[in-house]
This record gives sequence, structure tokens and C-alpha cells, in this order.
Amino acid sequence: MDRIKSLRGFRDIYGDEVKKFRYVEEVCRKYFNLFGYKEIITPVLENTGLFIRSIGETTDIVEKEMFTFKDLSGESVTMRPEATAGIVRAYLEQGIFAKERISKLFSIGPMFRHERPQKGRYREFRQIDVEVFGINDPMLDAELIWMTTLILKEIGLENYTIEVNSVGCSDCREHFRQMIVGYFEGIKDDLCEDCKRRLQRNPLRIFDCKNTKCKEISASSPFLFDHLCEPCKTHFNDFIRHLESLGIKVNINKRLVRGLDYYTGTVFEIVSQELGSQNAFLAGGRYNNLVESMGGPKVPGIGFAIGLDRLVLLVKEIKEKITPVFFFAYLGERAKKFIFPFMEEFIINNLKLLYLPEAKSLKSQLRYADSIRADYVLILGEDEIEKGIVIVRNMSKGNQLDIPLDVSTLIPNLQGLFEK
RNA sequence: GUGGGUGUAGCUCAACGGUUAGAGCACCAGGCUGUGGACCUGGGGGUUGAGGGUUCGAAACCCUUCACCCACCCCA
Repeated sequence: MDRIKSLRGFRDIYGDEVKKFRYVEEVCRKYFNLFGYKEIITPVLENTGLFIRSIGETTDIVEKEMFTFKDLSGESVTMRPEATAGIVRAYLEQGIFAKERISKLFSIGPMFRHERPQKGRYREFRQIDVEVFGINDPMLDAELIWMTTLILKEIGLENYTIEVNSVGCSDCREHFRQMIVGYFEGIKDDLCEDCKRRLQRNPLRIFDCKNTKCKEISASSPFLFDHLCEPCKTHFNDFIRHLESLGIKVNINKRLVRGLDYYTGTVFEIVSQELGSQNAFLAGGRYNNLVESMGGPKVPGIGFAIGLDRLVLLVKEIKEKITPVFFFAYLGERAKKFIFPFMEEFIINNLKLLYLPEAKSLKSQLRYADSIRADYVLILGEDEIEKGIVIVRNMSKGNQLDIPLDVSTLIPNLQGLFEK
């Protein structure tokens, strides 16, 4: 029989890695709560049109990376490639915009993009997503960055760089677009094929090209950053000032562009050199026109996403609560009957008591207890039942003692062993 | 979508085109009839990713295909 394997770019996460995922999540939830965020869970599957309208028709994501198919009723549906679109949809559909002036939301879940798998890049990947609706103050832009630095600090991450830029509002973007097309038009023969295409469709992405020749050309070209309108310039400068007052060092990267069309003004990316080619593990920015363009009121927004799969690659050690592990080794049918009553007592006291259901020899049970790193083993056989005792073996010290075979005093008798 | 690399036991890897494809780790059992780790002995495990071809003979060489890794690209 052929075994069915997981799909390309889809993977199983288990063992220590899953612990790291949960740990990162736990730290994020703690700070989200402290900063006043509420969780929102939105569907994995949405109407295809939602993503085309929000992310942009000419982006790579929409053009060639979406898991799109027709459902049984013939409707075109898409596995979400990012989180913001669905959250904006919910923000409007649930009337959240009318219920509160400011909405601070977070969401955690899988995203799907049909890309070629690589280190830190999978077709199913997990994001922790943060969105704030209703505030345009650059103070908030800085607050988001601040919150991420607190999260990263608690996780124990130090070697990362925060890159920031402003991609301007629709006014300065249109103005600059014309300027840039004019600039590159004269020297377009020197650009790579991709960039020739970009020149027509999405000229700002030329600055993101990794081709050395294109880099040289674009290095001496004007930057949008230097041609922002006055309000955008002021917004960005205030943003930087707030970051300085928080003592956060950032790198202003005029080349930083986002691949999704909805971004306006502030954009940022946090990168690590330890990640290889896919070095950005957190990115986001402001999207002041998105809510309106999706048919809602004119409400500004800003958000970011953490690439969980990537961030987890950087997590070295996790701080785990250490609780003792107990193991029940039994001999004979009479002893076996004590397992569930014992376990029940442990569970009530929030303690872990494990056993091996099909165990044979005491030797094999102890070997198993050792392999799962049990701290204490309770041994119960015919002899002990006759004497009315349970043997408690300390696995690290190798010594053992007797306690009475009595469920009601079991936990108090054991607690003396490890609570000191 | 494009390139390069790699696919052999659960894991890490051996095996010049030539017996029945091996080792370490892991697992199970015994040595030790009721006491873990160390040691010794034994055991279970493989369609050599899949399909085709060359050859007296293929894990090895050729073709196709699939997957994984890395990079391009893109992005979190």
C-alpha cells in the first residue's frame, strides 16, 4: 500500500517545535492584552474577490500564489493568503466600526500561498496578526513597534534590525509614480526583464529588485521618501521622534516597499540575518485607504503580521514551568485497579501521573519511566498491597521510601518531596 | 515558475556496477523470576522515493516523475 504523504509545502509540527509555537503565542497574547487588543477569529476561506480588491490585482500574491478554486455551488473561493483582508471584511460586516471608535484586534492562524517551498517559506504558514482601526496618530505607529520590541525581548531575541520607511499617501504616490516612470523610461534597456514589466504596472517595486544592475540604477534614482507631501513628511518625522523617545533604534530604509497594494505611509519590517533568504519575520504598515476602498467609512488603519514559522526558527530556549512528572508502575491485576483512583487524585491537584497500559515487567516500566523523564515512580505490587504501602522512587537520586496506600493522604505525603 | 543539491531501516549515515544492502542511535526481549540510566547477547524492522531503460548483474549508470533542502523570485 502506498502511503499518502502531506502536500508539498504543508507540514506537521510536533515535539519541541510545537512548544516554541505555543510559547511565542503565549508571550504575544500577554502583551496584546496589556496593550488593549482583543482577539478576532475569521474564516480561512473567503470570497476570492475580497483578496483581489484589498491586496491588489497586479501583486504576485493575487496573480499567481493563491489557493483559489470553485466550491460545489460554483462560487470562486480562496484560502486566505494574509489576514488583513478578512479582518477588514469582518470589521465592516460585524459593524465594529460603528460600535467603537478605536478597534485594536489580533488574530492567530494559518495562511496559504502557493509558492515554491524554501527555508522559512511554506505553502501553509502561520501568522500572528495585529490591526488597529480608527487612529492616524504617528504615536500609534511607534506604539506598535514598541510592543513588538517588548515581545521580542521577552522571547529572548536580540539580533534583529527594524527597518522603516514611508510609501506616502495616494497623492504623493501618484505624483512620484509619474516622476519615476519618466526617470526609468530613459534608461529602461539596462533594467532586468522583471523590472521592465514593473515599470508599467508597479514601478515602486523596482526598488525591491535584487538584481545587481537594477540595484545600481535605482540607487541613483530619486526615492519616494524624498518626495513625500508635507503631511506625510510630518507624520513620518513624528513617528521617528516617538521611537527615539522610547529608545528604539531603527534603520530608515528608503528602498523598503511592501508587496501588497493597500499600504500607505508608514511601513516597517523586522529582519534577522539568521534566517537565510527569507529574512523578514515581522512586517506591516499603515493602510489609511483600505477600509474605505472595501466599502466602509473613511477609517485609517495600521497593522503587522508576525511570521510564526520564521520567528520560531530564531527561538533558542523557552521558559517552561517545571512541574514534577510522576509515574505509576504496577504489578498484577489488583495493583492495576489503583491506577485510575490515583490519577484522579493527581489530576484534582493539578499534577501529572502517567502509566504504561500494556506493561509487563517492572523493569520495562522503569525503563519507560526513565525515557519519559519521570521524576518519581510509584511502585505498587502484591507485597505492597498486603503491607498497605506504596513505594516512591526518586529517579534522579535513585533512593526510595514507603508511604501509606491511602488515596486521601497520597498528595500531602508526596508534596513534601518536591515542594521545598 | 527557474536553477543547483539530495533521496538507502523510525533517526543519522555506510556500501568499487558483483554473495542474502550494513553500522550507530532508537525500539523490544533476555542476562537480572519485583527496580531505570552503563554493559553484554539476541530480535523485529527495507519494494534502496516511484516508474521505465542499459547490463550476465543496478542502491549505484541513463531517462521520466515525485518529494525534500538551498538559492532566484516573492513575502510573514
